[in-house]
Amino acid sequence: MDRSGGRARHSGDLIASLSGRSPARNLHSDVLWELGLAIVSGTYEQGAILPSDSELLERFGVSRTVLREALKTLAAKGLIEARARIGTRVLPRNRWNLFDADVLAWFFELGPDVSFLRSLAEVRIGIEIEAAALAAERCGAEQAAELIGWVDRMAEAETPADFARHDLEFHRAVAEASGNPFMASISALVEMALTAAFTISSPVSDPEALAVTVGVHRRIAEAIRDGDPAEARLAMRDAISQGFDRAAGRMEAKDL
Amino acid sequence: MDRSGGRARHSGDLIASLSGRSPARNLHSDVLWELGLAIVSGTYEQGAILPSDSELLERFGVSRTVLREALKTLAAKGLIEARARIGTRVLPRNRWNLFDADVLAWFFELGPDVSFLRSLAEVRIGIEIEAAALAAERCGAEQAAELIGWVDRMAEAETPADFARHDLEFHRAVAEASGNPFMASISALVEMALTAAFTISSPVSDPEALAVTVGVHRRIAEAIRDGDPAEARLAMRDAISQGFDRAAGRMEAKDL
DNA sequence: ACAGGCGCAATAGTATGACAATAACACCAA
DNA sequence: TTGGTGTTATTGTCATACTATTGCGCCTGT
Repeated sequence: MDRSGGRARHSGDLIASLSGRSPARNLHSDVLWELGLAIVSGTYEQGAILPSDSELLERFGVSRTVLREALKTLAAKGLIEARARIGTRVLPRNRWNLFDADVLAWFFELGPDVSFLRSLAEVRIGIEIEAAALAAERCGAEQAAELIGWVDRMAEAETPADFARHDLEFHRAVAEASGNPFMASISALVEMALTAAFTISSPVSDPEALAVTVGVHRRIAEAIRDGDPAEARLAMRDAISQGFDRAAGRMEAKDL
Repeated sequence: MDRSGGRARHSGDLIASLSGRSPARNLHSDVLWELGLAIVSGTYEQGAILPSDSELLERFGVSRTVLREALKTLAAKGLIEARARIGTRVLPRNRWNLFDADVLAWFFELGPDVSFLRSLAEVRIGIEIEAAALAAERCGAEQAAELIGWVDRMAEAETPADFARHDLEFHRAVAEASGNPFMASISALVEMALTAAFTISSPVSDPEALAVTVGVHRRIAEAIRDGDPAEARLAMRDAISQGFDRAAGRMEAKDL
């Protein structure tokens, strides 16, 4: 029961540090991440039965309390379902809550492939285009000014991390300006996508790419300020697909 | 400690029954729903500290295990965060996972107002429009045929519940045909919206409204079959906003 | 009077072992 | 074959004790 060793922080910390969130590091969270990763990675496939309580207890060397709380957390995210006499079953993927920050993080731990990033970009396009259009119709002058402010800070960012942070704040502000609480709820998703883009290739290092990225974001902010939903939609679509293209291009280049 | 009385099933069962899901009814789930509702309804507002473990224990008359598992579940959905010496704090709304089936259900328990339904319709438009467009570009003949099949079944539905069920299956099939796992993940959200629409006013009772609803769904299916993303987008937007308009109109009429 | 460290105490986290409820499966009887 | 019935493995619940964390106040030293 060596509990002192092997407590290395999981590599999702890069993501956590970007968002400023510091997830409490306790036993429960260790077990949660290990099981969550195992499920998402397919070690236990959909419909399969997890090892029973007693077996997992032995494997992790924790108390039943800790194990069960970890399992409850996984159940809350839609990954598993426990039934008496049957065991704990891994639910089909379409029941998983992919908009959950942890679940997304586990996907990223496996090394996000291009198709996953594409899916991410597609949902973002769907939601954020609509958010931008709504913001253009509804938001006030002060919110519009805030948007411009974040774009300015993006332009002046000196490190890739700063750039990503301001980029994220911009998208969060757009979601908030839309006045729709659901839009704000996907910030975890945006965060992942931006973290991936920032990890793979940040435009900060390339002045030309930086100008393009800042430019398209400025288009969004100005369209919203001017109350032009159609232009806001177009610009937002460009911003997201451009970011995806850069990351995807870089990934494929690396593979060859 | 009267645990035998008052175990009436929560009214979210209507929703559960539509989806065929039968949530395990246990103590943990009772506590979860009561606390979840209290938080969503604002009994405990954002940033507030929940009563301490011992106080809640007394209130619910359950064991610490049950209470803590319920709290862990709420934490997993982003509603609360526990910190030693501080207590358990209700997180700000933008940290809540609004795409979670339970959280949505709690919102509905409070009697969904028009603005909530509007927000729901807006996200649906964002995501499902994109899903329809992707389906038009990617899906095969057999999937297209399945879509048509669901439309046919909608047209022949005899009860409002059947109609809603087939409607839901149609939207699920579109999401699946998009090939994007995130699209399928919002079925809980679609389910809520359709349940609301079906509860408030089903087109089944009105032959003319039925024809319109079926017609617009057929437009979606055919556009996807014909590989026409632009038309699929338009039709999907019509379908969702039309459903919202009918429900909203009915609600306002009832209020007067 | 003020700054800084240091310990108290309140709260959540963890451990353990026992018992209750559930339900798939095998068995038995009609 | 069928239908009910008991067995048993698995999760669900309980009670209690102990540990770890950390905000807050005290207390000391300057």
